[in-house]
Amino acid sequence: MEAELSQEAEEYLEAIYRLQKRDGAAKTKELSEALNVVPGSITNTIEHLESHDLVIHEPYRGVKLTKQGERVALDIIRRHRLAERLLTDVLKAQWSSVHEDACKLEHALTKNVAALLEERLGYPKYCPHGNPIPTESGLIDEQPCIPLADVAIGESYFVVKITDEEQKDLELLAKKGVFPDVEVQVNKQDSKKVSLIVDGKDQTLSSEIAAFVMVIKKGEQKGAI
Amino acid sequence: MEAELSQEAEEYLEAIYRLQKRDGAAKTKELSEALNVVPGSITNTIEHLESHDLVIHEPYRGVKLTKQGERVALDIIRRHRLAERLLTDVLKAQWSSVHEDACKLEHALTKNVAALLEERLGYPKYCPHGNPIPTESGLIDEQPCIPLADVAIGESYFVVKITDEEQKDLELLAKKGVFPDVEVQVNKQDSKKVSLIVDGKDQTLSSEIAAFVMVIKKGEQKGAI
DNA sequence: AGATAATTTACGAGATCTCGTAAATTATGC
DNA sequence: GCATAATTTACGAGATCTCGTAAATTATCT
Repeated sequence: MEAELSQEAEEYLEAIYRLQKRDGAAKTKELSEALNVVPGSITNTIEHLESHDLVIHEPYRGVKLTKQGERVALDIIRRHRLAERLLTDVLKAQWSSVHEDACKLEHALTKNVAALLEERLGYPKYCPHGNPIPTESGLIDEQPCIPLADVAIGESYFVVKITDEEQKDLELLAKKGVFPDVEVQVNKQDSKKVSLIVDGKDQTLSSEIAAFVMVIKKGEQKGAI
Repeated sequence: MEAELSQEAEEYLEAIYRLQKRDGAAKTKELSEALNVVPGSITNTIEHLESHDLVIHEPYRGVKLTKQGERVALDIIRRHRLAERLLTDVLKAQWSSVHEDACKLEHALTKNVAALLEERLGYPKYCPHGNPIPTESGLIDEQPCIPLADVAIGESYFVVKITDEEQKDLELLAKKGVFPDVEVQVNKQDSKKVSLIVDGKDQTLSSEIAAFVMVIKKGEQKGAI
């Protein structure tokens, strides 16, 4: 029933989903940067996706997923995040290093295997980076959260998720103890860096990286993982 | 270092390995049947593999893997069989149904993930069908065994492996209790079928299927799984 | 040696994709 | 409006592969 998308096409849909959620629509330049492809090629491939009714392209305004495209994107994201949990929970890989391997695995998980995996993992709600895992029927439960850079000084927050995929960044965060469900407090911040307390220890993050750390105020979070 | 083989090419190498082990070399017609491709196309693709130094093709005599080709083939087989054990041991899938899914997964397992998987599975020696799992360095420990069709009447044997991949055949065998490490005794046989005792029950197998069931005489087997 | 089966050869084609370049067009901000 | 940035358009090309057909060749068996 599903039209056998190429891996590249799947990557496009994943990227579009992410950008659309952030900005309302995926712009050509952003996609170009996310996928490392020149803008002209993006437009070309977008056309191809459009011919399959996966996206709607409004020239100069960006790309949005169709209902069907969102369905496919969520399915890929689901497989990606389940693969990540397989890697961390079962294979005991570091959460900061699983993204790449999951990218390969996601294209090899059939619907059936994904379902078995989900069951075996105990129906996890989140990936190791804190992103929600869509259900088989395409539901996704996004947590409300704000970037660490926009936080009130002195208040306590819980880390919800890390919206970054660079392994070196994630390893840095892992080393400093910053990952989902950890409690943090920001002491002070300027345009360059953020000082915070994590697990009783003082830590510093660059503003760039702090922008990837999404948190929610203590007391407002939903049920844990 | 490895030259990024296509999935098709990997399937060819797998099939060649299997046939070469059975017959000393893989003939075009056998490959044609195993891969469901007309003989002319086989020869073409073989040429391609030969240009990559993965096989040596002696016209009219068959194809053999080069040292390098064998290395690659064993690596694919390793990933395939580890994937099968992931499916059965961790995801609790039926051993008779995992071949197809493993075919997809094998191409997505990086060396690193395969190693983690192997460790997590407890360094299994065999796949669920009883085939040995090559080590990371390319060693494989083939068990001596004979087809159930060639067995002495009345003697006790242990099933070593099932050299068939058709799900419907495997399901039949599973239903009759015939799988690796099971003890069997043949009552009588003719050119059409084999009568045997499995786990105290009388069973019958067609000669065709019995040819896929490899056994070893009781008392001669190596350590179990 | 002759018949049959297996194999190779040679050719083409279709499937796609995926990407880049460079020029033309449109949006945006001052 | 104008300058700049973003985007589209149009074209091509390269990467491969992978496969099938049909005729020619070779092996095999009696």
